[in-house]
Amino acid sequence: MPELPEVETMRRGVAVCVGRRIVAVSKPRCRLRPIRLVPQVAPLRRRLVGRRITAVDRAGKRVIVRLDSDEGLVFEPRMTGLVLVADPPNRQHLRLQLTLDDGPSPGQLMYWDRRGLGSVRLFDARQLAEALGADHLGPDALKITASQLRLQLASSRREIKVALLDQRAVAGIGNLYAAEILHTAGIHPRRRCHRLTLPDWQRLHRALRSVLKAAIRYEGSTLADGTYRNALNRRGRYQNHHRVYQRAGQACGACGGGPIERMVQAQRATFFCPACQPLKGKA
DNA sequence: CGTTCAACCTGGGCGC
DNA sequence: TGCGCCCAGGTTGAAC
Repeated sequence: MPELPEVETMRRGVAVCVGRRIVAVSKPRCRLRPIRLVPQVAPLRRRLVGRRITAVDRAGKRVIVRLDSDEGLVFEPRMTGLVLVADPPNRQHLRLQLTLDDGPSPGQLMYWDRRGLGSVRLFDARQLAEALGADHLGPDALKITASQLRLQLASSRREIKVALLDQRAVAGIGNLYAAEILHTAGIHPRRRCHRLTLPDWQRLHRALRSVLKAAIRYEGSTLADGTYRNALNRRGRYQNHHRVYQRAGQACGACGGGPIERMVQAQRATFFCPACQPLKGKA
């Protein structure tokens, strides 16, 4: 479930690799068939070995490792992917391993993915511009302004929870943080975008920033399955601050009432407090 | 335009 | 102890 806070935390951890040179590339024992979304190692090795890492960026939920060849290694963790510079949770699902030249530790850059839904791709400059362009990725959730957010979404008739997950509208928000953001903003997940008022958009924008920034401060959310880890294989701590996510039936910490409800939108679980997030009328 | 569903996968939790 | 089932939720693409 890595979303913006988790991916940003990984990016910061991986940034220690900037300036190092790639000296070896391996695709360690992947159980079963070759993993579809991790490229074959031979062509990758040809293009990577000898290259120096110039920057580590983030685009929405992807980590971009930039090289002195103007190419970029794009890690898209999707559900269970991790970009690591320390030992992964196990060797079994280690998909790709880059060895870096001498220097301060760490000397490895690894991609681990339990379910294997994620991907690693090596793009040239043109492909990078295409993949990160506005056709595929909207403004980053941490950079978008309130008026930009409204401009991107206000003409849509979709439910606001569903629209917040659209990466072309705003990049970085996933199922967990959409629920937390809407609760903080006091907006019911089923309200339609085109019916939201100017104050609604302003509260939504403030909530979006405050929730994502707090989640980054606590290095993301590691849920009960324990999958998500930062680049050093350590757990996040923001799960201790969730207000609604996976808290159905519990009292709402904000209003003392609730109880928090669970429903399904676009085939994913949505959690909300019916008292804090009224469907009609004003909060 | 919006909505629904299937597909890609593994593993934890549950009922029996 | 174990089998079968559901669930987790990011993204794409097809169907309605």
